[in-house]
Amino acid sequence: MKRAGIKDVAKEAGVSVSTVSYVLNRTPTETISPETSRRVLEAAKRLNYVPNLNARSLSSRRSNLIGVLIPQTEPGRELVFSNPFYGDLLSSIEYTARQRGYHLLLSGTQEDQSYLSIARNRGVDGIIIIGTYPGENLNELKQMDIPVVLVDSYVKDEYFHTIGIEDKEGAKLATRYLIEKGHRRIAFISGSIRENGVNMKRWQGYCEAMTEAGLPVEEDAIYSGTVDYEYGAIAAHEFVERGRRQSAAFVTADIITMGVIKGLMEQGLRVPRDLSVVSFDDVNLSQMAYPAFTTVHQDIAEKGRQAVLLALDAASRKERRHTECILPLSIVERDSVMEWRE
Amino acid sequence: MKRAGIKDVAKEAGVSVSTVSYVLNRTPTETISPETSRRVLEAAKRLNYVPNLNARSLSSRRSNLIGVLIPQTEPGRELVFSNPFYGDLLSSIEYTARQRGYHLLLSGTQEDQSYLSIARNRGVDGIIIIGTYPGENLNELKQMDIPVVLVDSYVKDEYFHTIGIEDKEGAKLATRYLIEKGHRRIAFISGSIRENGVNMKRWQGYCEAMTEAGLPVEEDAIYSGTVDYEYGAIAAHEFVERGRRQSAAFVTADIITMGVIKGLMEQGLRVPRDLSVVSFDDVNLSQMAYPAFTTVHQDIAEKGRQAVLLALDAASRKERRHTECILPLSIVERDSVMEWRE
DNA sequence: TTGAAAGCGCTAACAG
DNA sequence: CTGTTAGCGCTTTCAA
Repeated sequence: MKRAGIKDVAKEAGVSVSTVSYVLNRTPTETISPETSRRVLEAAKRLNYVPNLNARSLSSRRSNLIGVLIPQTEPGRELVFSNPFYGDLLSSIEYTARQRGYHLLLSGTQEDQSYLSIARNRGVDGIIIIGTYPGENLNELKQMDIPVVLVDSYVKDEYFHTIGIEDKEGAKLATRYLIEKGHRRIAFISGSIRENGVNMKRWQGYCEAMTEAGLPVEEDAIYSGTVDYEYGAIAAHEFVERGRRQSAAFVTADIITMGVIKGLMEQGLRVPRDLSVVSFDDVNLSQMAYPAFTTVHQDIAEKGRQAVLLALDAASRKERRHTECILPLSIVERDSVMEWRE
Repeated sequence: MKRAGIKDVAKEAGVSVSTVSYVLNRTPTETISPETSRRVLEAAKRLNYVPNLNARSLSSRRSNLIGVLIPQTEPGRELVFSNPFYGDLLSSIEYTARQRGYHLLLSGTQEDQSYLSIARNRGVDGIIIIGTYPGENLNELKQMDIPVVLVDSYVKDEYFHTIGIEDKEGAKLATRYLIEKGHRRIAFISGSIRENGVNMKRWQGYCEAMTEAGLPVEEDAIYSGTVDYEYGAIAAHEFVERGRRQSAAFVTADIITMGVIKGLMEQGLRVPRDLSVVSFDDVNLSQMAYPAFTTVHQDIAEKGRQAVLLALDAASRKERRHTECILPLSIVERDSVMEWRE
């Protein structure tokens, strides 16, 4: 059965295509007589009409599509959403977009891939990019005239809207918390520390908190690998090999913490008995784990929600203007930290 | 800067638009002279040309888009991807699609929502639907002529392609495993048991395994709620209230198991000491948890991969034909089960 | 080997 | 209040 188009509806209702288009789109200047409107609606229903959004966006330049790009910052890892942080975030983005009548165009991207094509290609109304670094790919995007929201990115550019958290402050919060609990030797475990990256900020926060407290930042207390479970386990083993010189650790991502705890257990060690840890993110998972993480809480759902709202808002506004949104952070105390006394 | 279109390229290269289209699409009947071809390519690059995929699909009827629908079977839960199973699955779908040059159009759907519109709307080349039940929504899809792949669904209809697992067998595997370990009273903990649903099959498998072993299926050993962490914890509390009459449990989803373990702990009980549990799915998480789950392993990544391949394969084939793909299951032994002796 | 031209299904001036 | 019509950017016959 050939699907009905707008002109079939027009014929069926005995009106012109534009009339159909008008009633279907509830054009602001609602100048259609109720009677006609009713006839059109009925005809549409009778023919089981569903508009072709491709055609619509071709002529109207609006697609009701939001592109979501998730760069694979960890090379070789194809399973991006297995990181629960992305899952939580995506859930929220999807939900918010859907409530607003938008669909999501989802794509992972290799780091060297052009963001431009995917975006321009599909005529998305806005783009949300998660955790990217400065670079050529981003600059390409400026050629276009669609809003780009950077989530968790330290790209400084008026062109992009950003939404993020105070990573450095969060790290200080975490580190100070440990210090207050009496810990003096505190490990720092994170993914790769890259210029202008989130981990770099957290690293700085850690350093500052240590320094403020008059504590040394020691080379052998630093563990830097990839943001995944596997690395956490590796770090835990390394921790033992290095002689267990710290009583606590600030781990910069919950998913890594999962691995750390596991790696420790494999060696008969326990959190927090043998190592206190404060984590970061507060993904849903971190309350489910055992022990439940004491972690720096960020409102991931809100982050996703704001990202969508920012994009849509910018899309509907004519003048472009830079918006920056920083979400609050707090420590949530659970079971992965013990007081320390020499 | 106005983005270059195909006709800009044509002008720049001094050829016609159709010629440009030919060389850009490497039309099978490659009848373009190398010289012309080169000129076009150069012009395209010079103008930084990126094709408008919307326009392309409007005229060619191919969008290189795959729709992924994830029904919210648990009412009220908006955060679908927070269930790590979906995260793992989606990762694999996204990766496979991307390798093949496809993008994903992602949408959760309320159960009462029409699948039809989203699909038809966007002109997707194929649709993957996760875990749906029979119903009107699905039947609507038949009006279209695009391939639909049902993942983990017991909808029996030649029209749809399906990919799934032997849920009943998996449940038997799990239950028998527990029986072999000496358990006689085995709880069954799952999401809602609906007609033709996955949980129904697992329930049947559980019953059969019990019966085969001459064990009674007892009313008070059954826990049925929702597929989420929270329910797991609830079930654990209920388990205690009911008097801890079982020594083991077959839990039908890893995410629920997370909750069960937690709920038990809250009451000072431990897995497997106080309750052995065999879980189901083997999401990435289940090895990370403590204790690591003994669980029925399914190859989630492969499931996602096959779903995409099935869809693409069907899309490229002219005659429609039904394909059904069942992935193998196995038990992976980890730390959540103890032998039981009276 | 290439070009002209007719759409794909819809929107949005502009007329009437 | 409603209809005509010119595209949106691209593919694809059909001719040349």
